[in-house]
Parts: sequence; C-alpha cells; structure tokens
Amino acid sequence: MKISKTEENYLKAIFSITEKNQPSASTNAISKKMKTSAASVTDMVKRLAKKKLVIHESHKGVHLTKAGNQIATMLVRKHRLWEVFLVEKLNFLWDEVHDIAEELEHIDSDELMIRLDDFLGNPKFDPHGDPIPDANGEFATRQQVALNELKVGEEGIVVGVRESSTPFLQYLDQLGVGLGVKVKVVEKYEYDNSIKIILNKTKEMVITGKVCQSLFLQKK
Amino acid sequence: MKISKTEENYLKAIFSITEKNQPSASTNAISKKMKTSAASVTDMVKRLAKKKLVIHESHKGVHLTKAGNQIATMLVRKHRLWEVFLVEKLNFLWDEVHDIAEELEHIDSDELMIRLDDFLGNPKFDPHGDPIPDANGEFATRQQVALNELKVGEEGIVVGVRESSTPFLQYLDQLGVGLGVKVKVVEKYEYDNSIKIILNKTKEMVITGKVCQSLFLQKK
DNA sequence: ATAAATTTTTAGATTAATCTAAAAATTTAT
DNA sequence: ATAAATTTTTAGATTAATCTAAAAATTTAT
Repeated sequence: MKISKTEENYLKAIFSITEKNQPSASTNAISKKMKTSAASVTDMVKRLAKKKLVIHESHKGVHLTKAGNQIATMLVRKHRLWEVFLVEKLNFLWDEVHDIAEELEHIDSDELMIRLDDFLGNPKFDPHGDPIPDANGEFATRQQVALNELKVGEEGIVVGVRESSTPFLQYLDQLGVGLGVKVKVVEKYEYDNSIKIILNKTKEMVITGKVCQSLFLQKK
Repeated sequence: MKISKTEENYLKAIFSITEKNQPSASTNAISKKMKTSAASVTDMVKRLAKKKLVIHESHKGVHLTKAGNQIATMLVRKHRLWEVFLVEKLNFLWDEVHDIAEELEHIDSDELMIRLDDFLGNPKFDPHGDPIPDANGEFATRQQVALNELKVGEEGIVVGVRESSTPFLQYLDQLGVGLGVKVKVVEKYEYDNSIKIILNKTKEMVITGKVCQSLFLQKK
C-alpha cells in the first residue's frame, strides 16, 4: 500500500497529539498542527480510516491503529536518525536540523536506514536528547528529571529538552547550556521559581522557572 | 517560485534528452522517459513554459531555458553527491544507489548540499565516473576514451561507464571491472569487435565490443 | 435544560497531475 | 505530391488534496 507524504504527515501529527496519553486527536487539534482547514482534516481522516491506519468515530476524534502507529514511529525514527547525521557528520547546530529532517524522513528505503543507523553508531538519542525508536519501534528510556525538581546541592547532566523550538535552543546556546553540560543547583528562589546554578563547575547563573521545566537532567 | 517534485522530474528528463546536442526534446521522448502519456507531457510542458523553465513551440518540441537548465543541473549535482555519500559512507554498491538518490535529489536545502559536498571532500565524479557539476553548474571534464578506441599494447585506467543500468554494473562486477581498474589491451578481434585485455596486470579475459564501447578509460 | 458557543462534517469548488479517445498537425513513403 | 503513418494536441474525466460557506452535532454556560 502506497502512503503519500501528506498522509505520512497526518499520521505523524496524530501520533504527536495522542502521544501524551491523549486517547484521541480532535479534528481541530490536527488542523492546527497541519495548518490546514478542519474540513481538509475530516476528508483526510476518512481516507486514512479506509486504509486502516486510523480509527475514526464521527465527532469523536481519531487514534492510530497498530499499522498507523508503526508508520508514525518509523517516521520519528527516520527523522531523529537524520538529525543525528546532520549534527554529528555535517556539523549543523541542534536548532538548524528540524526542517531538513522533516523532508529527509519521507525518503523510503529500509536498507538506507539500516546503513545510516550503523554509520552513525546506532545512536539511541537524537541531538535534542529525544529517544530514537529502534527498528521494531521500541523507544529507549532513561532515568531523568526536570531541572526544577532538583534540590539545592544536587547535580546532574543535561540529557534532553522538553521543547525543540529554534528560539528556545538558541537561547540555551546563548546561556551556554547544551547536552552533556554539568549543572549544580546552588539556590532556589520560591518567589518566581528561578534557580541559581553552576555550569560545568565554573559558570554561575540564574535561570527562570520556565527554562528549568524544559531541561531534563540525569542525576549524579 | 515553488517547483514540485514532478516538475523537477520533467526538467531532468528534458535535460537528459537534450544533453547530447539534441536541440529539443519531443513530447514522445519525454513521455517515454517519464512513463506517462503524451497528453500529460503536453499539459506539463505548458505549465513549465508558463513558469519560464522551458521554451515550447507547438508540435516542435521543448528545450530548457537558462533557469530550467540551472534547476536540472542542480538536480544532477544533488543526485551525484548523494550517490557518492551512499557508496563512500554507507557502503552501498554502485548498482544499488540510483533509486535512493532519485529520491534524495529532491531534498531542498542549499546549506545541506554545501555541507554534504564538504563532508565528502568535494568530489568531482560520482561512483559511476560521471562528473558532478559544481555549485555554479560547471561540469568537470576529463581526458577519456572508450575502451574500443585503445590500440593493442595500450593501457588505461577505468574512470567511467557510458551506462549505469543495474544489469550492466552487476555484469562488470562479475567480470571484476570497476572504477580504478587497470586495463591493458592484448589483442583485438576484428570479426566481432571483442578485445582481449589484462586487468590489473593479472587477470586476462576477452570482453565483447558492446562492453568495450561502454567503458571509459584514462590513457596512461 | 435549553440557548449560545464551539467543533465537526457536508456540500460544492479548485488545482495539480494524470488518463483515454478523438482531432489536428506533421512526417514519411510511395 | 498526396496518402498513410506517426506524433502532438485538445477535449473531457478522474483522483488527491485542498479550500470556504453552510449545516449538523456536541459541549459549555447560564
């Protein structure tokens, strides 16, 4: 069965909406993510349902079938592997790779992905710290906490970000925060949830509660 | 101006037909290459003409404008650079890369191609020995002759093939012929244009006139 | 619990890319 | 040089993906 690039993008949108325990994705939520009209979504959802990639009850939202989920997961795998390639091999910055990977993920060749995976050393996480599902669709898990959950005196290493928008990533670059950076919590300010930290045992700074929530660390 | 993948493929088809001094590509020739009906070609050609990518006189065939030629050349550049990547970095064989490169060539990012080119060491020829146009669209040239033009006693190194079909390339693999192989002409048989050669100073064999015509060598 | 607001679907159109069949134009062969 | 063959174009349809406007269904608020 042939699946168009557009259909693939809808599957990915539904996947990302239902990822966080949401039982189903609403027409509106999908149209927002896909930047199309709600009417287009209704149409497309019907087509995907005919192909058994989603389950749709009128006015109740959609969720992926096993087959649909498999396709979406492989798109995530391809996206993240290409991002590793772009950063590790072509020296792109972590905030520059999303759009290109968005195109590369639609290249259809299992053999290519096997070889790319090997070439990259079978990475388990992408340049933003997001897990790369393996060829069977299994996501690696990792012991991690958001920075705002650390107590004063505790230390950790940055392993991921909650959000991969270009502005956020560039802001982190400005602060000197990236994956692998050591963080020690020096002080916590209840008043606005900001935190004073030391980066790599050298650089002291205060960061806002908003940023703290979006940084994942592995405790030491 | 946005150019669809389909439009790009038509431009490439017209490029490859007109490449060998043909002043224009006929509707039929394009339909054969694109595996579509002649009617579809007429339609598409009109659309490309409206975008100033081709010149079309009814019933007389089409040729690329400067802009159309530029796009086609960059597609060739991208195709061949990706082929180098697939063979050099991902260890694909030279007969396995065409279809994947056919997809990768449509990825639209100048920055990506600059970095890929650098990563690969700015190669001038692809895994089949075909020249890779530079970012300005200039093709490298090379002193080369077809094997059938060598005289008895002359030697050369295989630098290219006239045809990159999978069967031909696999046949060459079987013979032990690939880019970089040294060839010495030992004898020429007028009767059927076959030639007796020695490969890499060790392996003697007779190859047919058909194969001789399709192998390009650099004389020593 | 019903009216108002919101969400979703339906109806009807549009555009890109394709098709087949028929008509028109061009080329080839006698 | 004209008839036959071939090539190209036109006409009219089709499919995927999209849209706006209106209708229908659901949810929210009084």
